[in-house]
Parts: sequence; C-alpha cells; structure tokens
Amino acid sequence: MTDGLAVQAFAALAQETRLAIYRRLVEAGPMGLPAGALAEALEVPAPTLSFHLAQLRGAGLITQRRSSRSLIYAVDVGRMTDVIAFLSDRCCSGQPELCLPSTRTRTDARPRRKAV
Amino acid sequence: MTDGLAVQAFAALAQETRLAIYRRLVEAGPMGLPAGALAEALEVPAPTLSFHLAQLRGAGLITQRRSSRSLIYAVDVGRMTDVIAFLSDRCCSGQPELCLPSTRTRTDARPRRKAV
DNA sequence: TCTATATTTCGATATATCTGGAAATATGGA
DNA sequence: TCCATATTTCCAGATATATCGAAATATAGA
Repeated sequence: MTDGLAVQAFAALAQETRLAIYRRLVEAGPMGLPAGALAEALEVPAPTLSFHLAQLRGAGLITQRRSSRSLIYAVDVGRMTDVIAFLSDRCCSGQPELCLPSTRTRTDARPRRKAV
Repeated sequence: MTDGLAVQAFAALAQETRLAIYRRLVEAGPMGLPAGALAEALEVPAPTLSFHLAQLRGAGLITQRRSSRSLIYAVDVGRMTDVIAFLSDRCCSGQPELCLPSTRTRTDARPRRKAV
C-alpha cells in the first residue's frame, strides 16, 4: 500500500456519513446491502449516498456488484487489513507491538490493575 | 475512542504533507523534532507547516513541548493505538483476526507462496 | 414497447480545507 | 532594553469536498 492509497483510504473514512455507511456494511457482512437499504437506514438522500459510496469505492474499501435492479455494496476486508498494516508498520515508532492492541503480547505488556 | 475522534484522526492523516510530517516524527521517536527541523526536512513554508501541525495536534496524534525558543513535536503512540483498535474492533466484520496482520494467526491464514 | 423501480450522473450552491506572505508573539542573549 | 531567532496567528485567495433537486441510465415485468 502506497502513501497515496493510504491517504485516499483515510480521506474516505474521515467523514461521519461515510464512516456510518462503512460500519453498516461491516454489520451486514460479506452479503452486503443494496444502496436503497443504506439510504433508508441512514436517512441520506440517494444522490448524497451515491456520492459517498463512490468515494469509499474509489478508496478500495468497498465493492459493488449488481443483482437485478439493485447495486449491492460490501466491505473489502482485505483493503482494511492493508490500512491497519500501514498504520502498524509505518506509524508506530518502529515498535508495532505498541500499537497493535490484540496480539498475544498485549497482556504481557499491559501494567497490572492498580489496587484500590 | 468515539466516532468523532476517529473521524478527526483520519482527516488528519488524509493529507500528503501531514502524513509525511507524522512519519518523520515517527522516525524521530520519543524525542521528537522542533518545527524548524521539520520545515527544512520537508521543504514546507513555516505557516503551512504550523497549520498542519495544529491539525495533527487537534487530532491528538502528536504532542507539543517547548524547549527554549523551539517548539518540539513528537508522536503520541497511544492515540495511534486507539485508532488501530477502532479500525480492528469496529471495521473488520466482527472478525478482527482477519484485519490484524501481525497476530500469531497470520502465517496460518496466509496462503503459501506460489511456486515459480 | 411502455411503465415502474433502483440508482447514478449532472449541475449549482454551500462549506471546508490548503497555501503562504505579512505581522504578531515568545524566548534568550548582548 | 534592544535585537535576533523560532514559531505562530492573521488574512485573503485558491482549491477541494459535500449536499441534493432534476434529469439520465439500467433493469425487469406487463
């Protein structure tokens, strides 16, 4: 993943409505959701939704497929993996274990709970 | 980390110059770098740099401290951890192990290299 | 082919972000 | 106190992004 692609992915996620769209698609899982269902669920006018879907798609974060009259959108988990890897590799002071919260080293690294 | 904070962090990283600034600070490590050194290294005019530093700081991604006449900036690794956790927890179809590239399950999940 | 549905593209407007020169502020030394 | 250095804030113009009504496109059924 190049810097340019990373910037595009961050830009796509840097907007409340788009983040909501993305998360709704995460909930929906691999089957995805048609544009209409998203528009209704998030109460966004169709042209506005279409604009944001195009942004997310341009960033490679979601995929589009047609099923009869509906266009169905779903998350591309692989791209999100790339984004997380980019942040971990390049943005954690060369110590990715400091930034990756769910590795097996986490409990070792974390200080014990303070006695109250 | 709320959605709002996440959006702010993504917006901060969604710009070439700012991403370059952030990465330079990652290289510099916990000691950080004075604004002047960043301006020279990245060939950015002082007011422009100052603007971008303010954005990164507003997003909580970097810290500022004064040392004599210089203002020294350094990454806040904790905030980056939060951002990565946000993506992993909320944006990976409820299967964070799919998106966290550096867990011990990675080699198990990845297909073997193709023979050439 | 005609009509209805699902969604996008067009286009105009509003809002936000980016840029960098000039001026202001903070610090330290002579 | 005066001057030099480091950096920010102010400001105005340029560029990019967001919004959504109206019109266009794609699909399917009668």
